[in-house]
Amino acid sequence: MPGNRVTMADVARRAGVSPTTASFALSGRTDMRISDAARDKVLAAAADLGYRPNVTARSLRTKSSQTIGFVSDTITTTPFAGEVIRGALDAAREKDHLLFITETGGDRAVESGLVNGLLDRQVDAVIYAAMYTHYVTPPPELHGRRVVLLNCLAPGFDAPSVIPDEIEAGRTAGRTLLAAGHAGGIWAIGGHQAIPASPDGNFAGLERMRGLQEVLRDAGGRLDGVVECDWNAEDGYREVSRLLAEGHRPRALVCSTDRVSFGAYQALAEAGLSVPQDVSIVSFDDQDIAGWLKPTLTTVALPHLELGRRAVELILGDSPLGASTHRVLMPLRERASVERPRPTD
Amino acid sequence: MPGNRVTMADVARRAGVSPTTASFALSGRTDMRISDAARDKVLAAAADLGYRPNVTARSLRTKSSQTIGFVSDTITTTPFAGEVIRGALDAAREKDHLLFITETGGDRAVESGLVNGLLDRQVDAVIYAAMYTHYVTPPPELHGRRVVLLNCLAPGFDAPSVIPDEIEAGRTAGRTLLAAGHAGGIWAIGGHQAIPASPDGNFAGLERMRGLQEVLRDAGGRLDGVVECDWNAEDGYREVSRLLAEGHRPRALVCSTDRVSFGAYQALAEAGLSVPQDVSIVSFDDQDIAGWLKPTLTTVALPHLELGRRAVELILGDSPLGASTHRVLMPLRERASVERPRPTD
DNA sequence: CGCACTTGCTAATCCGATTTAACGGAGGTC
DNA sequence: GACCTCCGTTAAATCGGATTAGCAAGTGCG
Repeated sequence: MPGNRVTMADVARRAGVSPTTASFALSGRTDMRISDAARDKVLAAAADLGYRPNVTARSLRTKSSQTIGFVSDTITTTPFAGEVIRGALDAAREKDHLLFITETGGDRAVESGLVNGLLDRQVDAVIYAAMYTHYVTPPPELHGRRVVLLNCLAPGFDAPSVIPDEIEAGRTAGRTLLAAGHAGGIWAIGGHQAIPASPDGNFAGLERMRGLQEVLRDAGGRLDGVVECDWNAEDGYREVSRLLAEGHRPRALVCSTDRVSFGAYQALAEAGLSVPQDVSIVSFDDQDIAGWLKPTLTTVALPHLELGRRAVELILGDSPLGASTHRVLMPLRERASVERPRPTD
Repeated sequence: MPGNRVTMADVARRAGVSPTTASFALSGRTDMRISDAARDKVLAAAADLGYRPNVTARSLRTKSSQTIGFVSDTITTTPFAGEVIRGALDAAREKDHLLFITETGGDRAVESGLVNGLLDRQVDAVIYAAMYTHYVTPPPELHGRRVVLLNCLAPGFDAPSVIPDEIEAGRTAGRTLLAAGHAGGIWAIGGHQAIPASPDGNFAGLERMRGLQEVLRDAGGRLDGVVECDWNAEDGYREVSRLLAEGHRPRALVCSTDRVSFGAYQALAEAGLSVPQDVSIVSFDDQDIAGWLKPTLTTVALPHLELGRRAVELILGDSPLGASTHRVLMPLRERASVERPRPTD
């Protein structure tokens, strides 16, 4: 039984002024002249009564709801999703905005329904997010609206994208191995593929490999091979096992995800090879397991919190949102899986 | 440049009727008499124009926004959070509701601010959720409102709770071992503690242990010991290593979480013991790693998706929400870590 | 002193729906 | 024919704010 909400009319009555004056005093607009005395009376009355403006009523008139829509494919399912959302939530809260979170499951009809639901509620802007970095085509309902693309790209769609800087991440992985003295015997596990794989390879995969090879080449090192496989533990295990069975003896592995690394650890352990003495491993993502593995895994972290935060900051900024790409740096988490290679036997 | 939205006035004009008639025709109310002809005209006009009602305007009048607030402590951080939210999202979508997701970080002031933000936007109801099952005191702003407690309990607060059925989960774990022929040499790793630990133990811990012991006792089996430790990989590894070092030779382990199991696997492998031939393991939670471990881990799953779904279904149901507790069953995921014990040497 | 201009405030509208009260015409009754 | 009752429909009020137009009192200036 929450007593009836205090309205602006109540505040005005108590302050002995008109609702108009109360409105101006409360919104603090300077273009309309309100005496200090009147303003103080209104503010005092509002404080006394514990007045809080009804955002719904305000939205109806101003068309702005202090609300952002977040539309994603299956992002809440991924292990990192929480971080993206948390970053977005934090940034939104700092500016008194709330987030509608929705998930389409990749279904266009559902997506359309949800976007309309958001629009029906007069959201000020929409963040269109994807689980893994790839190309998307946002629904027509979003054309001409204030939109930021999160972890995805849409050429021809006039909105900025916020994505992880995968090229630089690849460079970071390469530099990490170089700094430890690795120059050869390096294999990449996972390569360009991902789940779900796209015919022309995966954005993250392509860029990571590019950055990695660029850095190795420039330093006179080399990548002995790239093993293409899905980015999960099962494939990591299978492919590394096969690599060893075929007689290869890698000194360092660059695994596409921590899950692949997990599989690699299992395969190496089975073969009696130890990390990092026999084989160094550098990985990407920084999932929780990276810290649980023995030895702990050195990995280039996906900056999920920062991605979410940046998207919201961008969308709540004053500048108009044109097409542009914002790359967020992927920080290296140095742990225990990279070591100087033993002198070749 | 989204053209101006179609309003009900537009629809009425096109159908050649008054806005009132349009409203009644569209809302399909039977208590006000509208001729079939008029109704058809309105519906046709609405379809032609692609009319969608402005939920904000409607909310102002009806006080109902077809919107639910979701307030959690740090739920988006946990690995399962996504599932809870997804369950809630799905159930909400089925009834054309949208969810405001918020996270307080455990800060009362922030919590209060967010709840007020939700109330300012006229949410119809609020789901108050916790990362791990425990006792909470919802903020005063929520008193008297339509609230469902998710994964938490608040004695004295007049609202239903939806929590995992941890007692039954403990029984399930016990029965799984009994069914495989284990009757002794069973140790529980993790016990009653959790992160963050509360002085009187952890709800899930207490109930799981209770269910486990009840089932073992009734079957004439026994629990050789309960090792109390935090519910993470590090502690699991340390405590199982210690157990073995002290000369104990468990035949089965009941680990409080998959993370603890992960640590246990590491410790057992180090000691040259194999799962499940030497030691069977049954666990709780069903995180992703449960399927990546070798052998894959048999575990009693936290029903996160179902928890989220049930909370929303309850909140959108017609029945008044009194204090009550809804326990959601935790299903067993049978995998490869439980096996019949070898005959004692 | 009279006119223009500023200052400080308020009455009246508007936003886009829902909902209440009432109205005109058809049909029935006596 | 006067009076009533249904029916189908609509004008008008309402929700809680924001905004526009305008009004009265005070000030400046010639």
